[in-house]
Amino acid sequence: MLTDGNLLCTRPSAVTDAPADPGRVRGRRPPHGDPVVDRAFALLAAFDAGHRSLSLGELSRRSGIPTSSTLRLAGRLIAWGALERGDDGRFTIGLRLWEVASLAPRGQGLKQVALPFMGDLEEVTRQHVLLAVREGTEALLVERLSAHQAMDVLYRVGGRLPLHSTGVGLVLLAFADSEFQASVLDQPLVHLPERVPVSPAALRRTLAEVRREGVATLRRRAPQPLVSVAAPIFGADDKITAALSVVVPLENAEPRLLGPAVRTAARSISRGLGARRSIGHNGSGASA
Amino acid sequence: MLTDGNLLCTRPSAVTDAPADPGRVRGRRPPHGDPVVDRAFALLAAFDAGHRSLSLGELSRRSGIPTSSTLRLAGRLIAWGALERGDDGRFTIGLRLWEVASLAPRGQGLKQVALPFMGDLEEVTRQHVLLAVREGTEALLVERLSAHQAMDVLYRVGGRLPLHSTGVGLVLLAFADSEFQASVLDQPLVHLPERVPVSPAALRRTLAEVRREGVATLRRRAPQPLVSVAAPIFGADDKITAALSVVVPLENAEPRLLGPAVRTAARSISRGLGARRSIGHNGSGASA
DNA sequence: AGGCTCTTGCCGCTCAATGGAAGAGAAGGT
DNA sequence: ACCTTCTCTTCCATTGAGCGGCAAGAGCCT
Repeated sequence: MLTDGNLLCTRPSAVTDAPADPGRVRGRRPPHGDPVVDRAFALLAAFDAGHRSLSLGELSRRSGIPTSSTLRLAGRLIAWGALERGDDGRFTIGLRLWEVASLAPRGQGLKQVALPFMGDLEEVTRQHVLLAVREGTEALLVERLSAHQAMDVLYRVGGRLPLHSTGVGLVLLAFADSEFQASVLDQPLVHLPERVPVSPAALRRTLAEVRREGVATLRRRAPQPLVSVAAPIFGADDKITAALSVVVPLENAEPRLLGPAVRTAARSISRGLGARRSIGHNGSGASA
Repeated sequence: MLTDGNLLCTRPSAVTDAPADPGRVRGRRPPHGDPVVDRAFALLAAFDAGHRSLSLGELSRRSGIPTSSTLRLAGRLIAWGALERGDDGRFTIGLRLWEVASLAPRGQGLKQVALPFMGDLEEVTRQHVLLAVREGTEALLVERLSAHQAMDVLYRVGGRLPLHSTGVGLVLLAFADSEFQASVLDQPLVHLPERVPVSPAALRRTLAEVRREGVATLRRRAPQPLVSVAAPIFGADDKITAALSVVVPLENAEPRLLGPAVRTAARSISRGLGARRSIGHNGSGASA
């Protein structure tokens, strides 16, 4: 995709039979890849956690859009406020975009309800408290509270986590509709730090247990030994909306005690979102 | 702007001399207001705090784009993830947009550095802690921590605050470059709840004091009696980047004690952002 | 059943968007 | 001082992507 443009573009040599062409080929509109709007958003998608500011060239290369078009589009985005440009000419994501994006019900809206209860959990556990939702086949970290004396930071707000090897991920997967579960289980999965393959049968058993207990407890040795205890949050439609989790170092962990705390907080948040049924153990959808 | 489209559009009667036109006028492309990209973002801008979910009709009306075009554009935004559509057909801001927007240096990036120090302030004061940046002629609330026992919530994360009648606003204004200050002071300003006009001279004196002390202390009686104590945060370029504030109820407030706490926290955040000079009293820019 | 609003698909007409070329500017090497 | 290389910006002839009125379908309240 990205290189198609170059391949299709007219090379200076031998495109037409005419050996010297005084009438320019300028203005020939090559078949472009995407409609305008998609291109505009391709510019936004060129940014990621490792590239929060990009020069024009970088932006053009990473989005696969010719420089001149990139400049023109970026100009529009800047005029609106979706992008900002520093004195050094580098582009960053604009605050205006952050402003409208903060209206996302599954982002800021969810966070607004959850934050006080997350604060409670943080005060009690003095470690990390995570709030994540499912986005595609991954979990997306919506908020993270971390006490000072907490262990090293693991994930970034706005970052993605695998579904099958994190506490929040397991919860989101366990209570998802069975159709989606099947599609995830069909694909080969590995635990990332060590690249250990995941047995679908074992994962299926784990998910059943998560549904039965209403909590997911996940232990990990690498990179740091830790325990994650996670519980589901249900929305007004009584379907799973998010997952709440506490992450503590393995040594001084008492998962038996953390479970009820996390489940209670998750229940309170569910109630705050308008959930009525299935706040207890029995997950909606996904039987057995 | 919004109605121009209608006015310019061909009315069924008497557009051409031909009295009855069997060949349809369909497909006539009227002169539209805005380029595609701007329209796409106009759709996003149609959402606000009071309208987090919109039907197609509402979206069309609020953005001033004809229904069919709205549907087509919204379809693209949904395909990318900038919008989401519920089972009821209503549109909301999409999580994918929230994800990229969380890369905004002045949003999530700033918050990431500030949050731990804000947590400290919250634990000490047990009230509201605000973090805001300047966006245009207003302040934008980037983060808010509120203890449980805190007074009623005032502002919404992602919401806007006036510069001249809030603690964070005064700080952002006081340390802004003098050119911008002048442009704000030139316009008539009022304190909003009571609509009391603001005297430019008094405001100028206040700003000078804020610069001298390195803190803004603002008392308000309505809607609730409260005190806001705010301090500036400087970035790597040693210019003002954000403002930090504690908001406490007026009765049990001790502003003299809060000042140093807020200033210390703000300084720590400045250092975390890479500021070297002007962490102390003397603001950059804006002399006298 | 009739009227109303909201949503969706259709389609021929244009003009907004296009990307290469060339100019401007900065940085670095010989 | 001169050339090379790189990035950024402006310009413009071409054309297909985007345009919106229309009408049919789907609910929903009289």
